[in-house]
Amino acid sequence: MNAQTHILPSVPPSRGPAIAATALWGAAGGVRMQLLTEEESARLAVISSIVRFAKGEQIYRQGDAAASVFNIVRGVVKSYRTLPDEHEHITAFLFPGDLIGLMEEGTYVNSARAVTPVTAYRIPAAALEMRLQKDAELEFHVISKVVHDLREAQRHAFLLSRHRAATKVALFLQMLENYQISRGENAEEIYLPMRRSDIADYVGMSIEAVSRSLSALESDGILALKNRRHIEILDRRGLEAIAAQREPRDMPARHAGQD
Amino acid sequence: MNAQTHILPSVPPSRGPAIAATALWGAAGGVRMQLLTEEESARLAVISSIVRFAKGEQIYRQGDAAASVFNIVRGVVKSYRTLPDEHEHITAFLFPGDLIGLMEEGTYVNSARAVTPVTAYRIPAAALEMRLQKDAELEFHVISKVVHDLREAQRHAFLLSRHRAATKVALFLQMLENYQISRGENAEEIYLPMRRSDIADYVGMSIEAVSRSLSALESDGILALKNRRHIEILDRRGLEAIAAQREPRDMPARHAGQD
DNA sequence: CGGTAATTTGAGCCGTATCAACTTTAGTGG
DNA sequence: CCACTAAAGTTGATACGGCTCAAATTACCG
Repeated sequence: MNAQTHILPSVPPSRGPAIAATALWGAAGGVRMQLLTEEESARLAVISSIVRFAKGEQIYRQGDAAASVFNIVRGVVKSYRTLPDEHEHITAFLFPGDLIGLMEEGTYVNSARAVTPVTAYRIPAAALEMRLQKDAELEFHVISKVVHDLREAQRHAFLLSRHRAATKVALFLQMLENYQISRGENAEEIYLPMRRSDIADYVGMSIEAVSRSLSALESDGILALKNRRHIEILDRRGLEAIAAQREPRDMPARHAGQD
Repeated sequence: MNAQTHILPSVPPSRGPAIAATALWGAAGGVRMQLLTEEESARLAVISSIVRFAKGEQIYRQGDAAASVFNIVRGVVKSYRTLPDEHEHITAFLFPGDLIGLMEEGTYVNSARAVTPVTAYRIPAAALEMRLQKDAELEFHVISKVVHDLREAQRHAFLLSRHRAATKVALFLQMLENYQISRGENAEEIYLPMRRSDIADYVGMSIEAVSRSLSALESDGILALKNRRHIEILDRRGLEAIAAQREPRDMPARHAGQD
């Protein structure tokens, strides 16, 4: 079924931008595929430039004139909105193969900041639009990517609609794990490139609640906090159960029933 | 018999599918523009068919083979996911000019159901893909629409990340009002085509909390519940203030006193 | 190897989910 | 047109989870 499970490196040997997403059609088991052909990548490379951002560096701000779209090559980016009371809501974490620079009426909708050191292609929006107008196939690949991001945003909303803290954290961990798997990386342990406060701003909880949830999951033997950035899942079944539960009262916990 | 015996309201004069979204470039003050040209609409009409759904009727289910995309002409649709414990999470409410039928690997990601009687174009996915491959401009319009939906999904997640019940309801009402305004409809009062339970499943609260929030907003003189489906905003400034507030404690306004 | 930020842990309070009773609306048939 | 019934919505009482404030602990950077 999935012939590409082995060998295929997470970063394709292309010379230019690379966009990854799950397909619209055809079952691929949820694997993120490389959407661009060598040729498309090369053509985009012509209008792109490589840019680097230090950890914590601002990439753009909400409301800025949206001059460029970025294609992440290496590192992790957070897309977020700042509220009047300076609180932060994180829209998404973005990884290699992702596009950032969502715009509306010529300005960026969100802000973006490097969570780790980041390498990316900067693609001028105007040049990209011109290319798209000429290349229906490339355009279709971009549609596939945006649709992919739409599904992700819906999953995020779904996560946020959950009420139990542990459930949200469990869903978040599963999300990160799926990222790693879909990119063919080691899935022995989950890597958390972001700070606890970033997790909190993504799952819509306080930092303390995130910390407590992780601690609780650890003392329940469901996962091991190897260090602040690395987590190992010990009881995947248990994690799934917590990710699936809806309300506090539902907690029967023991699915080893006999009737 | 058929309710369309009288004049059609805000439906554009086109003979085929119509897709509305805010633009990627150029400031239009947040107005949803008709994206398709007459010609594009006509070409899509060739591969489409009109379908109708009764109020409450299922349009498709998550996991079904995704054969078609739908373009709403009239009525309101809810897109939702059902959880194992049969609880419902609503992904989006969709209106005329919207597309539904989000798919991944050949199957629908969500379920869809008519909230009111619905008229829509059914566009076979395969035919649509073929058309897109041949028509870069049409494709660009579709990208614009999907990007629009992505922003909406992010706003939904933002709404869900809020903690105060009244804040979520206020944001929801603003969202509905913006829909009406962007579609050029009467904005004197907000029309709620959906049930309280649908609102609850969209904002991630209990039905009771939705009801209480609305009652509270009314007794604060911020809005008037004309009937179950129609709300008038009396104090827009006050509604904005509630939509913007973050945490319980931030709430001054409590006339100090005895009671 | 300090100094500081990040994270964890603790205590108390508040808001919302839950359970439950009640009121209103809509739908149906006489 | 009205009576009847079920569904939708509102209102009340209570419990508990997570937020806030506060302090202790750990990791990180120069």
